[in-house]
Amino acid sequence: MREGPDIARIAALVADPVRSSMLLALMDGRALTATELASLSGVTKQTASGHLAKLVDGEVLAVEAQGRHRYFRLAGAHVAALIEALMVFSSDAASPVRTGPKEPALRKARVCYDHLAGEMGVALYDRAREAGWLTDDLGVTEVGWSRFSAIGVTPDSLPRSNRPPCRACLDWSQRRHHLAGLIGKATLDRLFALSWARRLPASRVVAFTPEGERRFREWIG
Amino acid sequence: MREGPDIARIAALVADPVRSSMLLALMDGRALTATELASLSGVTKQTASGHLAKLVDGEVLAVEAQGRHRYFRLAGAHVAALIEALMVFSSDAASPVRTGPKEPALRKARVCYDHLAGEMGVALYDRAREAGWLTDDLGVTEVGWSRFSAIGVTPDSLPRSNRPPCRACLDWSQRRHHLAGLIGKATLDRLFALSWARRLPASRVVAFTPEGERRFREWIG
DNA sequence: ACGATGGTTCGGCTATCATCGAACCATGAG
DNA sequence: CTCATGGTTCGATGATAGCCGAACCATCGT
Repeated sequence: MREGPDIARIAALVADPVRSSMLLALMDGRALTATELASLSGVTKQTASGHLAKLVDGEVLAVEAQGRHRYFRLAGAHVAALIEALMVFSSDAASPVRTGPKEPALRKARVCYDHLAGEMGVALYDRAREAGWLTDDLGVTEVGWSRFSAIGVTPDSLPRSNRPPCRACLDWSQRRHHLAGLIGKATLDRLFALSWARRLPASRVVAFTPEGERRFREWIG
Repeated sequence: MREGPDIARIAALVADPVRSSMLLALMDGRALTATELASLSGVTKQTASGHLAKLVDGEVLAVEAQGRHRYFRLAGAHVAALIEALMVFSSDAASPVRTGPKEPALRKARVCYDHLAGEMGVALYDRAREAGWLTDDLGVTEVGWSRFSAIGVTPDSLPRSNRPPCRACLDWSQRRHHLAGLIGKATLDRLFALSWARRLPASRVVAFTPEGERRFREWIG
């Protein structure tokens, strides 16, 4: 009869036990893959795929493709707020989810295509965002160029390409963004050139030297 | 698989279009009857009854019986918070609902069993709560007794009875509580005795005299 | 006591939707 | 190129739940 905001539509998306368990698993802001969410919720991947499609369609989840993986995360803080409002009704708290790769070395630093990933990569990206090296739409600021120049990454040194100079890439182990794009590649190249780190053979592990790690952390501040 | 808080259960209660429309109608804190909610949501009373039972069972709504009526209201502020969190997803705002009796005189003041209802009754109750005449569990404070004594309602004047001295009664037109119980009755009796108001014949209307209304408002502060 | 009204219960119909098997598409590794 | 893996689409099945007609119970007013 009366028409108000269509709160039933969103509520219905949360009302399914499988979907709600997915949302709870994503409450810490990480991004998980479809199969992870499937096994986590105890359904087959087809079923999970259907649920995830609904959630993305309803703009409750955001999705980011990464090679043959698709990482799903909450669409925003308002989604988390909604889940919290629902959790008020049941007093017991949620239990966290274990995740991530096994090898600590991979967790710490590795190559993602051609740029730095893992804890170190995420630290770089976080720092760059928070210290104003980058704008919200991932442009490089004055401050940013001066910082990147400090390790030899200058505008002139970047190859001419239609590839975006700076891109955020979703991190596999940290489930957060790290720095990708031309600058991401150039930065990783410089880490090798400066001998702050080297790539272990037959592996994606990026091994920092003690001195290299100290310098790196010093550089990002 | 994993067990967290059962947010799906509450979400499912909101997920139905009929139930969500009921909840939206109750967002202003008023209490509505089952039939009102039924016609408001465009379903028959049987259907509405089923929905309301579910909502009450899930502790999303609270119900208060009043003769042959049952007044439903949100179970608490946390329910309103939940609805708000859901409304964030759709930008357009809710539209209010019209309600209430037709006769303005009845709206203003009338007898509810043996005590005062309507705008004047609600005003008394609100004022008594906010000025500390009553405790949270509806006991009468020192201040309260001194105020009630001012119009001749004293502890000694109340009849010995197992009926609670002070009770909150849900108001029909205002959809808020007014003052009931022994004190409610005694107060109304004094209004008539003091000639601040009189009861219209063959009606529930309580007609205040201009002087009486002035004195009444002065009394409650 | 009786009718009118508010509200609930019951039973059957129907529609929606979650689920999974199977087949299919896309990407990455060797 | 070929295989393995992540993910989606399709179709059939089964369960859930909303809906209303009809009957029933309770309360109010006269």
